[in-house]
Amino acid sequence: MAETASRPERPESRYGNRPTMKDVAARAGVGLKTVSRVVNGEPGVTPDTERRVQEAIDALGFRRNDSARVLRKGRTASIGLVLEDLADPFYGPLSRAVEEVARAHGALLINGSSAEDPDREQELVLALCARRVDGLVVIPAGDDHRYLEPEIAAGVATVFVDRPAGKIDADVVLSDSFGGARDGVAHLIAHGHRRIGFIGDQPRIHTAIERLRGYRAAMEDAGIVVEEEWMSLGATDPDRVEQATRTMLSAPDPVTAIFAGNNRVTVTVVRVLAGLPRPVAFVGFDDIELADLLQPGVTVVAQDAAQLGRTAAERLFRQLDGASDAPERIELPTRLIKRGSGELPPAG
Amino acid sequence: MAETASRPERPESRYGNRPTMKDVAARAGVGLKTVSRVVNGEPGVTPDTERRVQEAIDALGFRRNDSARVLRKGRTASIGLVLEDLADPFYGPLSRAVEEVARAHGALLINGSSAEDPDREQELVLALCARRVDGLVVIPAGDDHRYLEPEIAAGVATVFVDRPAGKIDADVVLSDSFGGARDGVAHLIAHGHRRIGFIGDQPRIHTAIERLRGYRAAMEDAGIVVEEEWMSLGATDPDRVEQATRTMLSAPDPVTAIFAGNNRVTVTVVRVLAGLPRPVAFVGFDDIELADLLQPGVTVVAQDAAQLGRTAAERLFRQLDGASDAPERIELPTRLIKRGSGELPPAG
DNA sequence: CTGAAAGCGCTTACAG
DNA sequence: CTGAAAGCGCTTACAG
Repeated sequence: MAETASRPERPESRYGNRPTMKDVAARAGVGLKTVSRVVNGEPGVTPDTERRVQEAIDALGFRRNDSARVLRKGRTASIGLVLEDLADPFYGPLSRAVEEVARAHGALLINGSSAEDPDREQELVLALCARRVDGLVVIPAGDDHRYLEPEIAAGVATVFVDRPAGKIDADVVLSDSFGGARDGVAHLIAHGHRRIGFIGDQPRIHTAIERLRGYRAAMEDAGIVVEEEWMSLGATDPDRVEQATRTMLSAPDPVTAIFAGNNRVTVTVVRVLAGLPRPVAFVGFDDIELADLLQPGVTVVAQDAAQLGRTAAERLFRQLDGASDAPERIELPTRLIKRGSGELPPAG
Repeated sequence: MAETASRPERPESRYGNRPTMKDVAARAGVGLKTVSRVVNGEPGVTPDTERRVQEAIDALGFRRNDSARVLRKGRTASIGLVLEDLADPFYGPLSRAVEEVARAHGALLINGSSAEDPDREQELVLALCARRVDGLVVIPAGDDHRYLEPEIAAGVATVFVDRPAGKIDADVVLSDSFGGARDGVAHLIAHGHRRIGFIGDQPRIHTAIERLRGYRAAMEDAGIVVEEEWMSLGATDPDRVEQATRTMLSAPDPVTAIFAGNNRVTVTVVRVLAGLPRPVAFVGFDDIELADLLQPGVTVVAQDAAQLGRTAAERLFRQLDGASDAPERIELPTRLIKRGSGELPPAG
């Protein structure tokens, strides 16, 4: 055409070249607001106008920029989920449950791992707040969440799951770690064991402490004095757990049963026990896949990870819907599943 | 004070009441741009000015609104990951690998499940595009991705994983499903089996077809004519898979070995076989936890889910860094892990 | 039924 | 070293 290069108002040449509502309006020969109406399905547009706008949208490949929309509207229709490790099977059903509730409320899920590092948890949580997520579901790694106070005050809905918040008052959804562990250990005692080992996660983790407390309670209820060598708390890497298991079993007066504090520990202990000549009774906290097919089947204290996630997410959206209940602590029951390993008698 | 209610300019009373840079600027008695400089750590601010601004930031609990920032900058520093099911253990390590690469590039991960529904995949992908994610890692549910063409043209980096894109040219990272299945089935043949069953996922899923093709190739290489009743493709729910397994094993001329097309199928078949009096040889595609502890150990064709995710994410960020390589198809090798079940001879 | 103006909270480009 | 103006792409509130 006769157009010269000095026409910067040509929208097609903008950098990034995504068409905007302005481009659509220009092409359809209507105002910006009319495009907005069509895009959002608002009433009050002539069928003929609507058709013209729709044609322009299709021709340009326009898609509304929700980033801009969000800036105006205030809410982002997204929530953040901070957990320990996306690859840990325990968090799979939990994540999915949170996602399903979010989806039902039209929200997207931004997901991240803290790797059990409090600094990384904080970094991630604050990055999510900067993105202005509407709410947060947090499996905390740290034990001090005062850094969240200004965010919560500003309206970010927050629910903690699996472990309580530290030094702030907030909703929290937990499994009954204490009761579950106590029941599991009592089960071993009922089958004749008195020297029972406990192998758990690092003592700065709330669930690890609670489960150890349950272990101690069951032992005390049975009048058994617990020896220091029967308890091992630390990282859940296979090397440390294997070492702990072997140490307990090779002591002069070895334990005859072991209680494992979580799914990671369970997998390693079961693996070590499978290599031993004599059977050692075992109960693990958290169910694991195929536990029923091992010889013997693995007796576990199961928690409902999906229910944990669902409960937390529903609570979150209730906050977002304006409910102003006081922060609550919800504790879900655990379930003892007998499969054989926990019903073994003490070795001769 | 003497102030009347008719003073709408009081920033403290704004709805939503999050402080903005404007509020910080007012409190610190500086210009907006100076606040921006301090917040972003840009040079050219007097230590004294910086201190005043910082005090205002702390006093107000200001946190930069990245939503607004993003609108101006063009990039959102976030990527989307669309997979089939957040709860499937196969996707755990894959998700984490993608997250780690994203994190290394300063990006957040928005995560969602398609539930193997093409419409839901599209809905989710387009929602992510509307949020203007910088890139997408997609495990496709559908087989027609032309809906993504305008987005890709507009600059959304895209990599498909585990299954190829449909009807568009795009980067894809796969495991060698064909070769892996062929090797696994050949392994069974090498141990004397001729009547071998194949139980796989729905035939509209690319990996299901490829693995079936591998099965057929191995059988053909051995000169075995495959019978229709030896093959079952469909949903991976336990009921269907159990039914298929029992049917194959109770035929007049039953199969003596079974090859399973993925991890979900494997878990169910292994469970059924464990309940049978006679041993049936078995090889599964995808490794599963505790496979080594079952009796017999479960022989599998393992793929490296983490490597799949890592490779895809790295490729994505290379696209975002401006590399303009032609779309590529990257195929990762699988690995046969012998644990016992695949080395069983045919039953008498 | 339709659209021009202002503004969401930042950054960019520029001027002092 | 510092800041006023314009603009990112939408929606809101309003006027015709």
